[in-house]
Amino acid sequence: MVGKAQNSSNCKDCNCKTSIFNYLTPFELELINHGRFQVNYRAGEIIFKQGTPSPHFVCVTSGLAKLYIEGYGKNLILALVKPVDYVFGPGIYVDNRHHYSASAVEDSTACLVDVNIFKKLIRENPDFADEFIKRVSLQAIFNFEQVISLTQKQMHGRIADALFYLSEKIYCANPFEMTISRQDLADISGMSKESAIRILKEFKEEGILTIDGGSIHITNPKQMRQISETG
Amino acid sequence: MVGKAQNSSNCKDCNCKTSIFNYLTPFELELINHGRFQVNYRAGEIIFKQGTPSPHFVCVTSGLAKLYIEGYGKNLILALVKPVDYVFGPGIYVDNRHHYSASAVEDSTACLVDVNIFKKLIRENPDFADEFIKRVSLQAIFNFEQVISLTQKQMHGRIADALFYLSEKIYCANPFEMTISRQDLADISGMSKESAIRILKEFKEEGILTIDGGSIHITNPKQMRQISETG
DNA sequence: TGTAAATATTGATATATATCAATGATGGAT
DNA sequence: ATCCATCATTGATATATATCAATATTTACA
Repeated sequence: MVGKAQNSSNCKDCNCKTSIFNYLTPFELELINHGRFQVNYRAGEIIFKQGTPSPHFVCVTSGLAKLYIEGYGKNLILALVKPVDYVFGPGIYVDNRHHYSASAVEDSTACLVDVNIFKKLIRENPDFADEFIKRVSLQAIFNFEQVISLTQKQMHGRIADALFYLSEKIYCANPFEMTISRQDLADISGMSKESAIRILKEFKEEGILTIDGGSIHITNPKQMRQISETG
Repeated sequence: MVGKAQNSSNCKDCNCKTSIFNYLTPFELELINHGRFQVNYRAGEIIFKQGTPSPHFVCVTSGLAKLYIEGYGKNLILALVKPVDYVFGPGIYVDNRHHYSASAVEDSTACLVDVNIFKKLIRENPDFADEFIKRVSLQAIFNFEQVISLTQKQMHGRIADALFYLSEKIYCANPFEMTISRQDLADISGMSKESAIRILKEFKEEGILTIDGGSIHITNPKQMRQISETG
């Protein structure tokens, strides 16, 4: 499902553009606009795969995507990416390969931008470079928290962290419609699907949350925070 | 233990300088040289602590340091840093705070460079900036591998990974003198000290390695690789 | 609307790993 | 040399978590 950009004539007017683009001049935005692609993905489709070349910078403009490492028999979801956020793998400055895979969780659209244009702008526009490094740094900090959660907390704490992540960072709502699967929740939390389900059930029984179809409501965020912190 | 730089009169002639400094002009190196500090640390001393301000870029010029996150009751060692490598926490572009702690494992010396000078050079010298981003990217890739090892491998695989890391990346020798403690080994591998010791013992009994005092010899690297890969 | 496929749920069981507790070794300071 | 403190080792036990297997539920699609 590939086609020329449709939902806006160019990057300058695109209200989907990620905020680091605010540091670009109109001329620089035009550079990015030139030759970019907009692509549509159905839920489940792979956007790019770990190990393949990464000639593009990917900006998710609608839907929801997941970034995941394909490990030993199971996946670890590093992050969910919603509009308007972008995916900039570390391979671009190293070996031009993707070091994790990305796929659409919901039907999604993304803009693909030639990575060389991006790198050129990094070199030419220090404000843009600073902002980019800041983004990469924020990602690293987030990863640190994630590693600690995964390696030092027990399952309850990890599920609590994942639910906060979904509620606060991804869906930005408290009763939220969970569009990811239980397997995805498990892959975020580094545990088996069955364990994730069981803990969800316990939280429900303890009155910490309610589940209504695909909708999850954290009714006792304070206690859930407690669970997150005590591991 | 703080004193003005001693082991070289300035950064330009310092044969300890980390390779990204190769992208700097003599004038720029002089900028770094001006006002930098060299500090000596005894084994065990803290170089900087998680949560504190990070006004400096730290370059380890002798000895061995560890970077670790202080988590819930235990530490996770992110990396060991040997000469000549540098420590550049992600907080510098975000909140000017350290997001992990660093301490000297062996008696060590380090050069501290004002972070603002560093950031200024990033803005002014695109080659330097590119190289810096590359380093940050390499670090991110390494972290991904680490997370997968920690979350998806069993203890045997994790200890194997840690031993390869020590042998190949840190001590760069096969019978190597292990200057880190068993607790450190456990903190690298995300397990209890007792478990780390037990696995070391098993490896010894299976003839995969020999331990002679503080020296460890991986006598069957092939089998150890196997263990690393089968988790 | 009905049917197959995918996903979710639950229970029973096996096992990897941590914890606790005790003992042994090692290295520095006096 | 001796003592104390730290570190390493070992064993016994508890427990968190995965795995396996069966069933229920939802979703997609003809």
